[in-house]
Amino acid sequence: MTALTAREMDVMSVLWELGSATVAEVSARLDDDLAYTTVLTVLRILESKGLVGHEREGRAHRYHPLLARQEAGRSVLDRLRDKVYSGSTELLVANLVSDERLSAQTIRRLRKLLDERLEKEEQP
Amino acid sequence: MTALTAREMDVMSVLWELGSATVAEVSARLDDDLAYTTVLTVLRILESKGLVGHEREGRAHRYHPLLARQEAGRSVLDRLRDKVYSGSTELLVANLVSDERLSAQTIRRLRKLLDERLEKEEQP
DNA sequence: GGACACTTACTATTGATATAGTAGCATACT
DNA sequence: AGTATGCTACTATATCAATAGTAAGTGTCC
Repeated sequence: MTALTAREMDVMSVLWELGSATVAEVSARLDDDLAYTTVLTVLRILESKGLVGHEREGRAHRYHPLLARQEAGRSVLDRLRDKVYSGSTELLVANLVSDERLSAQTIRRLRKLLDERLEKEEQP
Repeated sequence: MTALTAREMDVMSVLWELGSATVAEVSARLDDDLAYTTVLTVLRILESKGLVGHEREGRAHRYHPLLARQEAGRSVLDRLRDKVYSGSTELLVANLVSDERLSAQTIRRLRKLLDERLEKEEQP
């Protein structure tokens, strides 16, 4: 089970974005202005959970994600589908694309995504 | 901001499913076997957050959701898109439909959903 | 109408989350 | 080589989440 807390997700987000980062780099990218040591603490907690690793770099540590975006995302999506949308992927997607701000172009790209997925289904 | 904790989401899930429910009814539907008073406590917390309401029914209280599934879902989806998928709805959906268990039929229904959304876009 | 069972109200506890300070060490620069 | 600065290690604390017990109230049924 890969339940990230809100703050842990913020930090993982930076690591996914940058590939890897030091405490200072994560700190700089976060929306909120947290104390240096606070960010360090979060990274250590993530490490204790096995979700990030680190290696030495000069006098600092460079952290990198061990949990992939896909895994983290899927666990949230699965739970969301089951608890909020009664297990229905359709309800979930319907809600997702009801967003006014989605452009026609984006919708078309999403449709293409589904078409590709269908092809894969038909020719295994 | 509508951040539900894991347990709160379990409880809301039951209320969305049933429309409204007493403590006993929620309790019976939950996967985990929680103490009656524990469920009551969660409902009270949800009420203090303004996410559920209640009215008297006999000697019990009947709780009903004030927060819609859609709102709850959207806040999670928005955050997920931004933090996990770099703001990309496409990445999110790609991950969603990479699920092997999705049937071709479901995919087709999803595509239809997008088509309908496109039509709405073109004829406002 | 009285007993019973179910319900609420209030309180408590444990553990996790979020945040950060201080001390001390190590590296890079002069 | 000395020193300043940035980094880690350890510790601390307040708040919230999750769970549940006890006591007291109130319908309901016989």
